[in-house]
This record gives sequence, C-alpha cells and structure tokens, in this order.
Amino acid sequence: MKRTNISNNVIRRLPRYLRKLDDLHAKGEERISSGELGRQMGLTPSQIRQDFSCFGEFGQQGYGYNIESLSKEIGQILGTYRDYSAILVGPGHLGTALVENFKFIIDGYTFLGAFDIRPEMIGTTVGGYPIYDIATLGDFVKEHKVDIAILTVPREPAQELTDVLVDAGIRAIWNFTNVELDVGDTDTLVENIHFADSLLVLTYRLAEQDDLRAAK
Amino acid sequence: MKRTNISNNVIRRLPRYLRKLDDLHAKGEERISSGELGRQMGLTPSQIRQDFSCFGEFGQQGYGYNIESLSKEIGQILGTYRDYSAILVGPGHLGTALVENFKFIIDGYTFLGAFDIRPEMIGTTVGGYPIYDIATLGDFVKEHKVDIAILTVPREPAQELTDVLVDAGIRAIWNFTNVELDVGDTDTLVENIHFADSLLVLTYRLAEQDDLRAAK
DNA sequence: TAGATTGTTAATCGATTAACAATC
DNA sequence: TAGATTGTTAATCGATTAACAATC
Repeated sequence: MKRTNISNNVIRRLPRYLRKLDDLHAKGEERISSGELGRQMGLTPSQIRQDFSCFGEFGQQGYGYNIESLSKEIGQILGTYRDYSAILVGPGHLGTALVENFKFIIDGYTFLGAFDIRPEMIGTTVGGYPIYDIATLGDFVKEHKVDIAILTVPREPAQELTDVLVDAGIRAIWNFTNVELDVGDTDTLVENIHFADSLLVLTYRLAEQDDLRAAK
Repeated sequence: MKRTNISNNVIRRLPRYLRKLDDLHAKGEERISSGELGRQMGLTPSQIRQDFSCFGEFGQQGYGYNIESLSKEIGQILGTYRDYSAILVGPGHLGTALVENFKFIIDGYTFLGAFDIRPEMIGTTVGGYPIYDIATLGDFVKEHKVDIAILTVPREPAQELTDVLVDAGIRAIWNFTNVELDVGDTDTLVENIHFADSLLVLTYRLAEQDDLRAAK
C-alpha cells in the first residue's frame, strides 16, 4: 500500500467510506461500483476513484469493488489492524460514555485503563477496566509505551496533563477539552473533538436559514 | 452583515476565531492584527482577512481589529445571540456530560429538558432540567417549536427517533450516534459528531508515522 | 464478444496566497 | 506626517470533476 502525500480531505473521507462499506456488507451486499457508491454517499464517482487510487488499485474494470475486500483495504490504510494502546484520562460522564457506550471505539485498541483525580474512584473500574491515580499517569505512560491518551477532563487541568503526557512520550492525544493543546515542538499528534465548534456551525446554519427566509 | 455564498471551510473556521478571540480578551488584550492572529493560529494573514471580508469590514487600517468588537461580530454571524431552543434526546452518560460538564454549550440556548426511555429516569432531572417520557417527544417538539435536538441515543433507535423529530418539525439535529441520519427531502439540518471517524484519523496518522519511520 | 467500470490524465473549478492601493 | 495594516483584486495552487483508453 502506497501512502504518498495524501491530502487531509481524502483522509477524513476514509472513515466515511469504511462506515458505508461495513453497512453494505452487513446488508449482505457483495460488490459496488464507484457510481453507485457515489450516489449513496453524495460524492462523484470520479472523486471516489481518485481517493482510492491514492493508496492502490482496489477495483476491477467492468465489475467495480468487492465490498468486503475494499473494507479490509481501507481498514489497513487507516491502521485499524495495528495494535495501538490507549488510556482514558478523566473517567467522568464523557469518558465513561466512550468506554461503556461506544465500546466499538476502544475495542479496536488495547485499552489499558483510566486515570482519575478523585480518590473515591481510584481502585474502582470503568467498563471493566481499572481506574488508577492520576498522580501515576506519567510513570504509567513511560512504562507501558502508551500510544493514545483520550483526554476527557475539564478545561482547567488540560494543558498541565498534556505536558505530563507529552513528557512521558505519548504519541497521540484525542482531545475533548475544547482547549487548543500545546505540545511544543514534539511530533505528538492531536485530534480534537470540539463540541462547541460543531454546535456553533449548526447555529450558523439556523441563523442563515432565518436570514434567508426573512429576506424573501 | 452580509452572508453570501460562504464556503464551508470559512464557516468551520469561525468558531476557532471566536474561541481564540475570547482567549485573547480574557488575557486582557485589546487589539490584534491579522498578522499576529495568523501567527498564533497557524493561518496566513491573507486568509484571515479574506474570511472576515465575507461578512463585512471589521478592521481598521493601520490598527488591526478590536478584539472585543470582532468577537461580538463573529458571535453575531454565528447566531449565538439568537435565542434558539434545544432538547436532549437520550440523557445517558454522554448526554449528561453535555448538559452538566459542558454547561457553556447549552447555556447559549434555551434548554427545555431531556427525553428518556427508561421509566425510572422519567420525572427526575439532569443538570437541573426535567426528564420527560420519550413517548411524548413528538408532541413536545410540535408544541414548543424546538429548534435543536441533541441526539445521544444508541445507534439502534437513532433513525426512528429522527423520523419522530423530523415529522414534528425539528429544525436541526446535533447527531452523536455515528449513524448517517436520513431526514428525507426536508431541510432539517444535521451536524454530526462522529467519534469513530475522528479516532480513525488519529490512527491513520499513527500508522503513517510508523510507516515513514520504518521506511527510513 | 459487448458492456461496464476501472485507473489515470487532462480540464475545470474553487480556495488560498500574494500584492498593493487605500487609509487610519 | 510616516508607518502599519486593512480590504480587495489578481495570481497561484490544490482539489474536484470530466474524459477516455485500458481491461475485466
């Protein structure tokens, strides 16, 4: 599989392809053409073929794509079969939801446990995984070579904990804190879920609709 | 304020501007130039000026932008001062986190309450707001002309509840279910938070790093 | 074989960046 | 006034779309 200079737009479409293909597979579908996939996803067939061709040749002329094998290819590209490890920093409502209700998310990773500052939580479990003292976070990351930290703490301690994680050699932070984290000049990866930003986009669209209707 | 044919990229940058400006304001800063803002946000000054000029003229030659008034302008553009109403559908861990831990989110809206299917939850509260029977969801939306539904239920009932919401005339759905919702040919707005997609992008970056390092 | 559909090259479109006159 | 910085027009760059030869 090649992987040369892929644009961000393409990368962000890959999980959508994967999701769609798995849906189709679950429905018992076997093959699909870029034309039909485009119709179902609201993309042009050209774009779909261009996107896939960034990574290799996964189709067959006159036939299209085999859904199961294309799904595996995209999973391969996204690294879903690599055994990355993850920890949860801050098992509050949000963190608990991710571990317990979105099990399919952490199921793809080796989940090592959670870290909490509340004394009464330390030693208990979340989703069956142990909750450790957050004071031991840095040492744990160093010892276990943790790949991903899921950061679901309040905004105040976010940067401080980021410093601990980065110093301990974490490779990636999945950030839910609505704070722009500073990882210095390290190559630590940060992927943000900014709830407020997303909701504001929705509000923008509502305001836009209202203004358009008022103008008529 | 004009609002003509704004590209999606621009709209998605607006909440980031707002967040940055509010940070600067909290730090006591008064003015900023597109150059300095660009440095701090990793954008070009040109892009920043282009983005703002989509909506009007908010700066002053030789001076730059007044942080407080620019923030208000962007808030205006995003519709944050409009009194939109919201409900929560599914007050589980995730929904509770949104209402209780991310209070700043729903604070911008008139929050009317939550809807649960679990009998023992009905009549209780979440974040001080009432929890109603989900069987009454459609009627409630019709009666109260609800603008936004925050959908934090498991994937299985997601589409069915969407149908109820859309039929009742909901204007927008903030969707956390990792399901692609079908709103038919209505102009109901949908904004998705796809946790899995976001995490997969992070995994892609890790895999990419590994492959690059292995190639060396 | 004929029809369908890919992978890829070329054309188009849109978004970002650069340049600069206007002006505070 | 002189320096700084905007808003905007033009240039560049990149992403999407169209076209089509290759081929299953």
